[in-house]
Amino acid sequence: MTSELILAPEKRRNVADIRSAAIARRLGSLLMLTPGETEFLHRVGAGPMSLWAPRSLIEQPAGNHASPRYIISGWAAQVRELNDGRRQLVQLVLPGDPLAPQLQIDNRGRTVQCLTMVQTVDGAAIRLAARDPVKFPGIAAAVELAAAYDRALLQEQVTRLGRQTAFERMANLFLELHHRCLPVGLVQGDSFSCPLTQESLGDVLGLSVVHVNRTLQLMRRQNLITLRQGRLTLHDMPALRTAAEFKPPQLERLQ
Amino acid sequence: MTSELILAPEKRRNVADIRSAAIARRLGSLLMLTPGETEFLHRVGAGPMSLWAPRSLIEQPAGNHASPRYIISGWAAQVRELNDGRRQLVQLVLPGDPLAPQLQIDNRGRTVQCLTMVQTVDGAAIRLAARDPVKFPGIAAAVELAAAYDRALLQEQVTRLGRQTAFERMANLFLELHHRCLPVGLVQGDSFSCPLTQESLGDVLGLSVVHVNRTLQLMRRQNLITLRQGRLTLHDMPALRTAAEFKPPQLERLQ
DNA sequence: GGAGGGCTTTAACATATCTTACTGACCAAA
DNA sequence: TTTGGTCAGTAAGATATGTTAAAGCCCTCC
Repeated sequence: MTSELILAPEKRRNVADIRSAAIARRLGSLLMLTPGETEFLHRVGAGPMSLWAPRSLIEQPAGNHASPRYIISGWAAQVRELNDGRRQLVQLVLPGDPLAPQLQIDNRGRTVQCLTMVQTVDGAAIRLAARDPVKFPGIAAAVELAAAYDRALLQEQVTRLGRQTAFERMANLFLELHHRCLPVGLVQGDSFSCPLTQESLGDVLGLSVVHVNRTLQLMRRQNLITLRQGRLTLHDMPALRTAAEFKPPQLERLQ
Repeated sequence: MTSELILAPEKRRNVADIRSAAIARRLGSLLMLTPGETEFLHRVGAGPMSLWAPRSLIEQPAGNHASPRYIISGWAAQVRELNDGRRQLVQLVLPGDPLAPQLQIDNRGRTVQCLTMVQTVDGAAIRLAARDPVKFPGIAAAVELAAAYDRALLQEQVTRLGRQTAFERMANLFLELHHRCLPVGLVQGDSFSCPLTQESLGDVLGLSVVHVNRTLQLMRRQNLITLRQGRLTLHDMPALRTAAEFKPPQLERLQ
């Protein structure tokens, strides 16, 4: 993560572009937005941002009328902890995603934790724009679609944990991550930055660290993936897809 | 289920009341509704209904502007099937719940299946009412709250499957079901109708039938529950709570 | 009143995954 | 250079849960 801070100037420019564009790209991938809307979301993404250290907990504004923060760089996760220390990363939050969609629910015991350094911007402007159908005809629908999409991913997570083997779970997750990073512009070729430690991978997949490691080795031996220094490369997507039965949620043809 | 059809007349009347009230009670438990709103929801619940046989798949109207059906009696489940026949009941749908909250997503491979005989009513009127803040100030917020609540339950399901043992999962699920049946008026004392076969229980909890049976026997031997003829009684909620770490999602204090 | 079909129960055995423990690589701070 | 921390890798033994198979129960249907 910090390595990004010491990139050459022209590269740094690109990175900054990707960041401020994250929200626009994410929402724009769900629904055709007007140029004005895209421009607006770019400005939101380039607005004042908060910086969060790795492992820090992100506090959420709560209540009915609060607006969510959006991640524009870094990875975070919704975490649920059990009394004896068992941890479940309920879902991963990636650039372009709102941090916690359901602010109306009291999230005691369900925190959002940064997995890397994280930059967020405030989503109040988006919330307002969603209420102005004249100037922004697509924003409200896009935000709603994003929530529905997210919920579908959560349902995939349930199936993974309930009925798939370690190998299948992992393949499935990797495909989901690829699928989610793609529209936000975070994928280069067949590889993308995946800053999960084996321990957090285990906490996502409901597995022990040891078994995560075993399963990774297995995937490596079959030349399916490379995972090194926080970078994940998928060498054989067809094989992964066969193993994982990953079906990305599809948007309904809208009338 | 069919036994309800042969109740004495005065009983039948009560059952019908509970049914038509399901939506009103569910939404009213989340937010104080005006008498007019409650009355309106009662009428929706007493409107023309569809009847679905046990095991049948409920087709969903799809697309952006479709409105969801609401269950007013019986249990159903969102089902995800894997190619080799493994099944996961992603979440249970109970009276008062909309059948599938995210209609914008193409649900191929994610069907809604009836676990019992099911009665549904069309939710179009509710959708319309949510757009009329003058006449129905609370409906929109209540529907939104219900969706957020539902999502929180889905997150609980993830934790269950990812990090809890069979015993804990089952205890947790039973408490959730109790908690959900309560506001809809389906709980009598500490018992309620729970028409899950051991096989569907397994499909909810990510366990094999055999292990479901083992775990049930264990709970029975510890005098925690009775489950007979589709009726579940929780004899020792404190013990169950300790085992399960069930934390019902709490609504934020609203401003 | 027997036959068949769903559901529950139990037993015996198989195995995926967990636990504990140790080693080594890498990196930042002292 | 040492120290300490985090993370990846590996081994050995333990166990929760899955699989297969069979039997019994309770309905409903004929």
